[in-house]
Amino acid sequence: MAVADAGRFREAALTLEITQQAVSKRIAALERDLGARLFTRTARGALLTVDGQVFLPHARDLLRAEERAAASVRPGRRALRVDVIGRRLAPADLVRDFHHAHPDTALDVVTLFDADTAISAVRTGTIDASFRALTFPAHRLPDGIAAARVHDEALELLTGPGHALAAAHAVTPAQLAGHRIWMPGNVAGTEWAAFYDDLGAAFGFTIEVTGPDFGTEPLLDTIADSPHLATFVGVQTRMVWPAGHGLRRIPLRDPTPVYPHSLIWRADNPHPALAALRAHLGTVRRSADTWTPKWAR
Amino acid sequence: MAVADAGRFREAALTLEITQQAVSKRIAALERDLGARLFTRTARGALLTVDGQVFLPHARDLLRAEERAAASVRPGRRALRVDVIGRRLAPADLVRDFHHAHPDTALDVVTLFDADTAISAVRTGTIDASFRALTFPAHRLPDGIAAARVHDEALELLTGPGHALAAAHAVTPAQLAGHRIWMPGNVAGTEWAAFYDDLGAAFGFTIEVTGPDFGTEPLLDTIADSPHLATFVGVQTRMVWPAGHGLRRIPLRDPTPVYPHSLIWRADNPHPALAALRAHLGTVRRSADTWTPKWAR
DNA sequence: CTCGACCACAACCAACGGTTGTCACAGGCA
DNA sequence: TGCCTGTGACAACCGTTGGTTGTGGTCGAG
Repeated sequence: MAVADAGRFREAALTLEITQQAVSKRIAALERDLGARLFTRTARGALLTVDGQVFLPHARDLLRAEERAAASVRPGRRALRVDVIGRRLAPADLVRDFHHAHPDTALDVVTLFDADTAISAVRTGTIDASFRALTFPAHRLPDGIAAARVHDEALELLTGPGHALAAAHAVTPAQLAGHRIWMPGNVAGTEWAAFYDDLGAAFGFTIEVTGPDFGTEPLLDTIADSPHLATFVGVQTRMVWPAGHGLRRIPLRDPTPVYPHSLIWRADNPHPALAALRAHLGTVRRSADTWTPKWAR
Repeated sequence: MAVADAGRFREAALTLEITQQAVSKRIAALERDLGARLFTRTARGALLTVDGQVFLPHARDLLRAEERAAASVRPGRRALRVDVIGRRLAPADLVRDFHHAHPDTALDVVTLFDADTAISAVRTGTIDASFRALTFPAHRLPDGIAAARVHDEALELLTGPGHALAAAHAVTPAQLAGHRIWMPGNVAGTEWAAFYDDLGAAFGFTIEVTGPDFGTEPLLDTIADSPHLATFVGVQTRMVWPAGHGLRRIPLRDPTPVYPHSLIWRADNPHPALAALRAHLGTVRRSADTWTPKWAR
């Protein structure tokens, strides 16, 4: 880049604060690695070849990417850090929507272990905001931490083609009494576990959260083959389910269980993108005929 | 990336085919350079910290950018290489439009010296297509080279506020007789020079192409201050002119001089993006009351 | 033809990034 | 409790890399 901008090896060496010979060696090594000549050397400087002209913008991209990467962990950074629970749940879509609406706003997305670590990360400023379900009233949040209910995610039943309820157009939670619902993954001790405990207790079915999370594919395989097991998924427009499993998505009604997502942030965080995110999300409009855990009412 | 994927330094070392100690040193050096801890080391592996989670996608971006950069000059590449004459002329906009319509099609844009080198570059396969004005009939192109007239770029007069024609709403080329038109830049010997030679000769004004090109800013400064000099610019919707110069853009009428841009490509080039580009461009519909050089009629 | 500015080549050397060998520490298990 | 295993870190070592200085070849202008 320096040689292309300066037009001369020697002048580039000045700006890089190394010797002309070192520049020569760098360019030679780069050309050797790429297998392409980047400059035509003349007695009055260096001119980009066609390959050089093609390569130059990519080289600039590379340095820009490096700069962004370093800035992402530098204190005093500007990108908004958001904690999103689960990549296949509604908050991931909310963040994508926000990114689509504000493409110039830099976002860094992370996923923390549970709500407690998320809240303390917000408190210390490690992250700027967190999508979580609050399992206690908002006034019991630490001082200076604010929260707003931003999305109620309706749940659907996901079954295999041989499941007893596979043919149903809709199912009520009461109909699930006695059924086995399988939620794999390490949710023990998190707010998800609290949600499922309440849900199962309210309607008399058992939710099994045992077993490690081997990823989404084995889960789907197991569900597809089993006449007894089913699982819950969020009503998502974006998620593309792998075809070929014969899976059924069955709406839940009377009432529809919804998972209450809140956004949590530090009240004194001045980040402009945080204000934009809150404005973009608004607050949830609660719909009738839904069920939420008692701690969310 | 290897450590994050594997979850263990030792396993990452295997995939990288170096020793665990070398991985340790690399991560330590990276953390030192960034000034941030990326992993929390436990007795059963390494877990990403929040900073690590934030940094990881940027690291992946970086390696992707490197891959793209290297691929851009590798023979057997897939990106379409297009030669565009001048970044402030219509072909640049045509390419931008195409990129907007086909955002997934990788494009590399270069600017060659003149039409002859562009044609020979197309012939040898160094580039895939070139936007140029043909100063000779298309049937005199080398064998296997095809061309299509894709855009006629109407010219406007650009003057300073003190210029004799600054107040005019429109100007005919004949009215420019005796005026001085300044086109800086190294256009001597190129198809632009041929165009301007014909244009000046047809209507009796002189076009000065002397002087090196110091960039667009000094050009605009000079034009803005001079009551005698003017220049031509293409009718561009995209170009944002720096404010504060008081510059006037005056349409040319009766007839409007237009610069005839052609796309030149190798007939046997199978690149799918080339077909898409040709389909996107279509062919020019010539409008009445325009002037083109005699070699373009 | 000569001169000056350009870049390349050679020799040298510090420092970087790998290696081997070893250690401290944590968790599982008898 | 104590051993064993697997984790990452540290130390010593060393070849390669990437810089330096010194010099040479080439091209275009005067």
